[in-house]
Amino acid sequence: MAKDYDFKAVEQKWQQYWYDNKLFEVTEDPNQPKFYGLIEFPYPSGAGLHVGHIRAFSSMEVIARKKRLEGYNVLFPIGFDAFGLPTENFAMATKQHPRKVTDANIIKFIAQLKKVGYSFDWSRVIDTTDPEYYRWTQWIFIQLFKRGLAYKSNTYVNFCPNCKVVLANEESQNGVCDRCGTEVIQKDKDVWFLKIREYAERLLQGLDQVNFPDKIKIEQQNWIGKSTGAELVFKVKTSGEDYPLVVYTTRPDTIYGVTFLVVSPEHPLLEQYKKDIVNLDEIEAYQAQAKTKREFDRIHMAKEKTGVKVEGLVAINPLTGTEIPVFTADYVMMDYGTGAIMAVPAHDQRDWDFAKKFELPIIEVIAGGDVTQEAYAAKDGGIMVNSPLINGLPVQQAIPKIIDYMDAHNIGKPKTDYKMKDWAFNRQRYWGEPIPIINCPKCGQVPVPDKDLPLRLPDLEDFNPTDDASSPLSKCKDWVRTICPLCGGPATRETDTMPQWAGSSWYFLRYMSPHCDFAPVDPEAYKYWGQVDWYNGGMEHVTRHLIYSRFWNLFLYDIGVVTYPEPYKRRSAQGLILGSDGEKMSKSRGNVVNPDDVVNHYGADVLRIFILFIGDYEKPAPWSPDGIKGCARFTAKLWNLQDMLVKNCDTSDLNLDALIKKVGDDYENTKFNTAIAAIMTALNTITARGKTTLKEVNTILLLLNPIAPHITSEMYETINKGAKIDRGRFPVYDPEKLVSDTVELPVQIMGRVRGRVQVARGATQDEVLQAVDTLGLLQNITVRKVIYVPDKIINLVVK
RNA sequence: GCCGAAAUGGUGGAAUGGCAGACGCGACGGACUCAAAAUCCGUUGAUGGCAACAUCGUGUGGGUUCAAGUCCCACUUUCGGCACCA
Repeated sequence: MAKDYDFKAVEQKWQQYWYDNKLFEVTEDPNQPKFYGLIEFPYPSGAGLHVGHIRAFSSMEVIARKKRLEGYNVLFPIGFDAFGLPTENFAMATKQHPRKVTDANIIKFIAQLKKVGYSFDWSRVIDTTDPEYYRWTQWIFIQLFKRGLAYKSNTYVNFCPNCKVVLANEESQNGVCDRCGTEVIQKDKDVWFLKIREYAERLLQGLDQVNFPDKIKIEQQNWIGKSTGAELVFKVKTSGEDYPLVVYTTRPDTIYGVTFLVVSPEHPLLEQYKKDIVNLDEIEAYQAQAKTKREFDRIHMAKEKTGVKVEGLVAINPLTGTEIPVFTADYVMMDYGTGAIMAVPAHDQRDWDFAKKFELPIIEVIAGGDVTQEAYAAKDGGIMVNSPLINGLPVQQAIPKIIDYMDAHNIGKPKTDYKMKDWAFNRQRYWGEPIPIINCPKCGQVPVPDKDLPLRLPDLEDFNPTDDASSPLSKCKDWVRTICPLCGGPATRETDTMPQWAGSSWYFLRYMSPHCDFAPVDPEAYKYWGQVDWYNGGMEHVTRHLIYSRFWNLFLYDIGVVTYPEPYKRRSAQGLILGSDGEKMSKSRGNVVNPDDVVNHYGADVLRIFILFIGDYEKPAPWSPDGIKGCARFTAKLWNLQDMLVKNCDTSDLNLDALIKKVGDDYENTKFNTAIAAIMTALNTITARGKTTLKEVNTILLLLNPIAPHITSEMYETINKGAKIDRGRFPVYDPEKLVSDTVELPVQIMGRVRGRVQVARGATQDEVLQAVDTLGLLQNITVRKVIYVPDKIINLVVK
């Protein structure tokens, strides 16, 4: 009898063996096929590892171990995305330096990860806050700057009055700060932007080249938000020359239905022709009101339209020559399209609402709706009316025809637009990469020369944010004062830092050569590792990190640093792990499960098995304290196989080849739950039989090894006289043996199962019918029709 | 409002259009035990029946099909994402 399974001793033994012998450390080897598996590197918060991390990392862990057993040279790295607000806030609260906090947290994370037995290459750990790392983050920024893709501009930004920091749109969704939940206000500020819009089309097209789930592609497509339409020019009559007011529309076919124009309150027309505006006081009051209105309100007060007629300015419909009034209203946004629209109340609900409120005419130009009741969009199937050039045409034909006409007559041209905005790329915080730009009164913005990189964060005593929304770095006068690298004159440093998304936008490249000191990535290493073969992470990063990093990679492709335009070949996403109450895990709900407790109580293998067994990997799943017991029983049962070994026994009740195929395929398709279930079933079969062979046990150990490496390594060593599992091979199945010679065929009568027959695989219909006859089901019944699906089912349709 | 995902026993969840409920948990019964825990064996969708078996059953209502959890149409609810995007 084998001793009871002592998971503590066994897990410690194997972790020591793996890590001391550096078994997961890899180097480029052209003679071996490579596999690069990537997980989203964690933010090393003070709370430590979360069971959500375990679920997120376990898929690639299984794949990485499986690929090694299949003979691949596997790069499976880990690192830390360590810049950011939580650390800085924690550091301020506890009066420590963020550097100290970060280092302590990273040490804690590494210890926790090792206790779970992850097969990371520990020689490649990266930390985005390490100057040797952010040196290259800064270098990439400078390359963007040199090519005009980083620019400073004065705009309204989302500002969190609590965190005292400018937020990206992505960080202030629903008008509240992502971090602290405080309502965001609009603030006028100079900010750095990256021109991600210039890459919008290529980021969209690139999705065709990659293996991402449709759900992710659709989210990215929606985020990029491509729309096609036209820009049309309406002449606005002024005291001087006519002002060409450009509007953007996706529905140029409705041009005959335009009854007014609306410009955004920030539109330059209002500033430029102040003197022509009769009701300037009213307009300026409205502008002031719109400015203070938070974006949140503009969205949620959507129902009630507000606006002011611009008295003194009149526009001309370029097609009909009709004079139409101009309004300003905050339902038109300055940062989408041209900040001006042609309003077609009959066929756009927002314009309809506005027209009703201001008693403006509504002209129907597409038949089919009742435009006195509501707007009728009629994208498909509507027929144009009241539109001389396109009357009688369906909308889909009217659009190209009218664009052609307008193009030919110089009043409009086709235009594509994107919802995605440029990426606001700075924060007024201490714990981030300093933006490596020097402001020189003579030379303007000058990048820090390469030889001076990294531009280190100065060691500040007081890194609290300032109340006026400028960076804490501005308080460090000695650091700010510098000389211009171009003219040698006095100059000042940029004091803002980069957003947290910066470091994570290229880390997958750094892993390939983490210590390279002459480039972000060593071309030789890149040549071998190339694209990430498989990247797993959370759905919450699909529209931010995943787009940003695709953008940076594409840029690096353009400047010749990398050779693949798309960084990730395949992407998968784990579902959220919920508390046992079915709610999102959070401290305030008190439903957080600490993986350390599970490891201490049940062992790492049980934790790893359970987190993957819990349900469909891609869907959210609640943690179950009871469910984990079943996985502990499973490992105990597995351990007992050692006592059932015999030289020879009848194993015909278990098709090992089918099991190998099932488990292997399931791993590749992230169906870990059904893979484990299949192994459990096999184990139940063997346990019921009471005897097993070395071949069976070895197969099961190798199949399960990627999920539960400790217990399987130990058993494998014991039963194979000291042989190590890591030099084994993932089992291969014989396709010939996947199916048995006979099948049990359900016999249906009128779609209901009434019996079953044993027949040879591939039996003919007549053979099956003969077998069915012996069941005696067909007395007093006339068979009208037979549906026979070989090896599946036979269904008899009777009178 | 728009886009996406989902709804299956007491419960977490399985099912290329072909035997619904694999696997796990829980519950019930039994074995072992002085007893309990642990472990092992058995039962476990509902209803009727001593039983073989029958009928019903995958959110709701229709439909396609020899056959529907799966496909189509119309809804309901839940969860994600986007949102005055012209």
